[in-house]
This record gives sequence, structure tokens and C-alpha cells, in this order.
Amino acid sequence: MPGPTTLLASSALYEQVADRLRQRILTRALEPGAWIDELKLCGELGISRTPLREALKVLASEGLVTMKLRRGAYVTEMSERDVREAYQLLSLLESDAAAEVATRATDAQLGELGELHRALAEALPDRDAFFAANERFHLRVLEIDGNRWRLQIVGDLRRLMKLNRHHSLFREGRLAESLDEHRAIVEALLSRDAAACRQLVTAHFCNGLNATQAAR
Amino acid sequence: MPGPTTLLASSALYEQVADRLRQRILTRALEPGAWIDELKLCGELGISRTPLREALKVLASEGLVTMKLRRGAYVTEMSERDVREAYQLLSLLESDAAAEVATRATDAQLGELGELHRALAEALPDRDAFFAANERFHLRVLEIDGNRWRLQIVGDLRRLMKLNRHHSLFREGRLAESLDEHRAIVEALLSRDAAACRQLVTAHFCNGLNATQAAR
DNA sequence: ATTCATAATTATGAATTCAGAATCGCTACG
DNA sequence: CGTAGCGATTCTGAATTCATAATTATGAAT
Repeated sequence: MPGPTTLLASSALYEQVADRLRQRILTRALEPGAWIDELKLCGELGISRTPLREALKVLASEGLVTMKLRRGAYVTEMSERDVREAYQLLSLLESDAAAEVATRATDAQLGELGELHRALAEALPDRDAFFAANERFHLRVLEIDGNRWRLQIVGDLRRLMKLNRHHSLFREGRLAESLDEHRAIVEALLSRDAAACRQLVTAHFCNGLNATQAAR
Repeated sequence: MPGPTTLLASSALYEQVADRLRQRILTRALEPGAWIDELKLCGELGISRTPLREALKVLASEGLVTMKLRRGAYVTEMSERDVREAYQLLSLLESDAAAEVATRATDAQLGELGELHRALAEALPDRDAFFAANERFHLRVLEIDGNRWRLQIVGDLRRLMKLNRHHSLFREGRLAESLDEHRAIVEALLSRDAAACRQLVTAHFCNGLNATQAAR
């Protein structure tokens, strides 16, 4: 069947395939530890093995899948230690970004972060909405910082964290706590207190890690 | 010619190709900005396009090459800003690692770092030897810290830095300064003063960046 | 002479084919 | 009954082939 839906592809096929694979992995349609059946996936995606295998190489360097010579690829399993180490780096990178933003953001940008915080508060009873708003806030801080490498690394690490089943299992009341911590962070940002920002974000992450660990 | 040197490959061909491409890029056999001629490279490496293209995908996610749809791949050019941002992250990640090591390394491990510092001092008149010893020292700190994600990220960032022509162009006397800073860092490590470690390594990197910028 | 249109060439993207390793299942033997 | 050896099958790794977009070269018209 050598004639797919060719109509002017805007991105490379292997990129599209990589995106769809990431989705399947993060939604656990493909579970950690599961071997990837190339032929089956090719059939489901309607492509040949070449772009699929290229996409797998990309996901492998992101850490989402692991390749074994002559055995193929499987979805990466994050050990307890892997999660802790990734979390430590996220804490470090994001607290530093917040400190940078406190120092260098424009007033308009700080105002925008205040808006995002407000949205976070309004999302509160809804768990999923809260997580989404939370992610938008953290992402926006990184975007304002503007360090492209940090943005990419944090993106990769956050994605990796989602391989962990318990990444969003917070104990009761953690969401309200988290919102409180965010409020303190926003205040420190608005008063341009970089040191306080760094400290508060670090603490925020530390609490987050403890909360997920407590949920096991 | 369907019979290469098959004798029991220990790693995937695309990995070997990626290694050789990294070499060529870092030695500037392939210069930043240069387009990669797939057929030509395949000829030189004695392989087909498939493993080469897989290797290019890996290098692209490391940032060493950039892929343009329907145009192919070229060696990434690091802007002034890219270099500065990568350097900031290296500073952050390595200073934090040093602080961790000061807190948690065994006495034997700290002793080992003392040894590596001694080797650094002995390398001193020789520029290349000094850089090599310097890299061994920094790498060992990361290995002792033991955070696999940090090790990988710092490795990627350091490689990226080497795309910059001026990454090792220090002004006269910078090497001796650098050695001095290292001595202070080792002292802080041995006295297990994490805060001092963080501060000294940060300053060490800051001086390094200024030195390279001054060399332009 | 310069520039625009069009044909020829080249190179990339993706599918297909081929070679060989790993796995599965059967049988035979302890 | 379990296990070791051997053959068939399946799957991965890599080369090759095919389709098509991009580039270059050619030539005509202003």
C-alpha cells in the first residue's frame, strides 16, 4: 500500500510518530516495562518500520524507552531512586529559574504569573484542573527565564516523572498546601526577592516529593 | 557489498556511528553550520543510510545537529546566548553536585578527589593535560554524587559547549587561577562545607565564563 | 546581460527486502 | 515428570529500493 495520506506534511513523520508514542506511554496505553511490538504498532499507526524505529531512537535518548541490542525497545521503568534523583534536579532547576525570574522579569511578566496563580486557586476543587494549572504556572516561569536548555531539560524530566505511577497521588489536603506555597512564591516573585524565591520553590518541591512518597 | 565486518557487534551500529559522528563534530572535521552529506558519510563509514539516519536522530536530540524537514541535518551553531545559557546550567548543576558530595561522599571518595586535584596541579604547564585533568575532576564529582540524570545532562551540556570555538581560549594566567580555585574547592570538600562548595564552584564557573568571553 | 520559467539532477523521506539472532515449541532422553 | 537439544518461527538490524521534494542547470524572453 504505497500511497498514504501524503497531503503536505508539516513535520517529519518520525516526529509525529514520536509524539503519538509519548502520548501512549504517558497515558499508560503502553505501560512501563512493556516491550514494544514494532509490527503491531506499525499496523496501528499505518506506517512502516523505518519511521517508527527512528522515533524509538528519539524516545530512547529522552529516556522514555530503553533499547536492548537485538531485543528491541521497552518502556522505561523508573526506580524509586530514579524518581528521587529526577525530582532533585527539577527542584534545583526550577528554583533557580524562579530566582532568575524574580530578578529579571518585567513587571508585566510578573503580573502574568499572578494571573496564572489566580487561575490555580480557582481550579482548586478539581484535581486534574489543578495539576494542569500548576504545570502552566511552572512552565511559564521557565519560559520567562528564557533559558532554552533549561526548558528542554525540565520538560524531559517532568515527562520522565510521569512514568511513575504515584507522581500525582497526593495525600488529602496536599492540594491546598500546594496552593499556599504557590501564594508565598508569587509574593516573593512580586517583591523580587530572588533568595526567598529559590528557598520557597525548593521547599515546595521537597514537600511535593514527601507527599508522593507518603502516598505509597 | 553485503558483508561488513560482522564479527559479533557489542553495540548497535547506529550507536557506533553516533560515536564517530560526535568525534568528527567535536574535532571540527565537521564544522558548525556544515550540512551533512548522507551519501558521502555513508561511503566514508562504509554503511548504509539507515543506521546513519538513526544516529543523526540521536545527535539531534542531544543538540549536536539540527534537522530541517526535507533539507537534512547540519551541525548546530551555538550562539553567544546559547553558550551563556548552557554555562549557567553547568554552573548550577555542578555546584549543587559538589555540595551534595561534600555532604555525602565517603572519606575515601574525598581522598580520591584530592588525588585528582594533585594530578591537575602536576599537569599545569601543559594546556591540554590540564583540561583533561580538569574534566576528570569535575566528572568524578558527578559520579560520586551518583545522580544519573545529572551525569547525562552535564555530559550533554559540556559536549554542546565544545561546539563553541572559544570554549578553551583562556587569557594568560587563567590556568593558574583555575588551579587556585580548585584548591579552595577541594579544601571545602574535605572540610565537608557544602555551602562553601556551592559558592566556590559557582564562582569558579563564573570566572571561567568571563575568561572565555574576555578571550574574544 | 539578466532574469524567469522549466527540465534534469540530486538528495531526502519512507517502504520494502534481506540476513541473521533470539525465542518458541517439539521431541527425545534422563 | 522434567529437562536438554534441535528445528521452525518470529523479530530485530541493516541494506536496498522507490517516491517525491529541493536544488541546480539550461534556455528563452525581455
